[in-house]
Amino acid sequence: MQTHLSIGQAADRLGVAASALRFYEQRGLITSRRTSGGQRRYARDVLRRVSFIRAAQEVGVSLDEIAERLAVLPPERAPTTDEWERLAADWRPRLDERIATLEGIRDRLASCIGCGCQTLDSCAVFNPDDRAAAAGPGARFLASPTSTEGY
Amino acid sequence: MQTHLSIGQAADRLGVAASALRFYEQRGLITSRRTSGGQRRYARDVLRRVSFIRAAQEVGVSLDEIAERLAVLPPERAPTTDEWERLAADWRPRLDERIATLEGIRDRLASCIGCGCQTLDSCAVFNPDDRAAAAGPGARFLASPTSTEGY
DNA sequence: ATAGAAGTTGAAGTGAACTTGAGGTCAAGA
DNA sequence: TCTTGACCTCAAGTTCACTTCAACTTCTAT
Repeated sequence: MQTHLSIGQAADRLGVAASALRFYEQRGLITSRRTSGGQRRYARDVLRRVSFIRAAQEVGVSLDEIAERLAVLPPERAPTTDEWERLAADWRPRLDERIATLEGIRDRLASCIGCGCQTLDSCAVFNPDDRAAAAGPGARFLASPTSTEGY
Repeated sequence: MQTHLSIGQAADRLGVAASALRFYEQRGLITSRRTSGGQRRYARDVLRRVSFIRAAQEVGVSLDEIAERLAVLPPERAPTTDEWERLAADWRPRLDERIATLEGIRDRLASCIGCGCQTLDSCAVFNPDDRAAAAGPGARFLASPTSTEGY
């Protein structure tokens, strides 16, 4: 059984394009050895790294940030479980936050549909917490005390 | 109290840039009336539309798709609650799916940290369902039966 | 009446994450 | 050995969602 993977093999296994792997390498997210002829050969380690990268991306972490964190991993030795754990833990709050935001939208959506929302100005669906909070002191969208039936 | 909002007022309330509102209008996501001098004046309706747009974006819907769905709303009359509900319902599955994906990542992360993951090739954290499923018949990443301690 | 803040347009620029293309090289099986 | 599919590099192109710019014009408060 082979210890190393060609770019095509790695791409197939990971379900990503070979060009993406080259791009990740260029960005310093992954590394490879080369054959005498110059072709890339990946240690199996790369499968984990790329999977980790994609998971982090799902959570909303940018490649720059991922690269920054992955940089703390030992360059030559394959990372230990501990090291992976630490990395994963780093984005846990982000992940939780993201889930909370989406659940917020879902819940508000449900409650809105349930309640009929005669006065949608006060409907939370249309006033996501984050945006209202970021907008400064006082809720922006909710600020209007006017009746808005029909809107 | 004013019935219409200038672009700056709308932008302030929504917490988005005025340029974004112009962009949305150009893309057909929102509409405006004009003053005799050519300045935009928004019906309060726009607040709801933009909030809806941002919520949909959070769920991962592209502006093109949002525009497509918003196009079913009556052009001149402000949408009814029913109409908003239908729109919201459309993306409910997407929202649920997105939440499920992130919860999957979170759970697998937790279980991985808990279990120690000696053989990370079989660790679900690094084998998100969607990707493995999309990759064709049989799990890709999990396919390897080899021992990979240290990776 | 006037100053200055806010608004207008169309075109070009930005950044993120890749993909595509051209022109050429490598590697593995028959 | 030969063929052919996989791989190489580097630069340029793509999509998405906006933002920025320049050169005005309009609105509003005093």
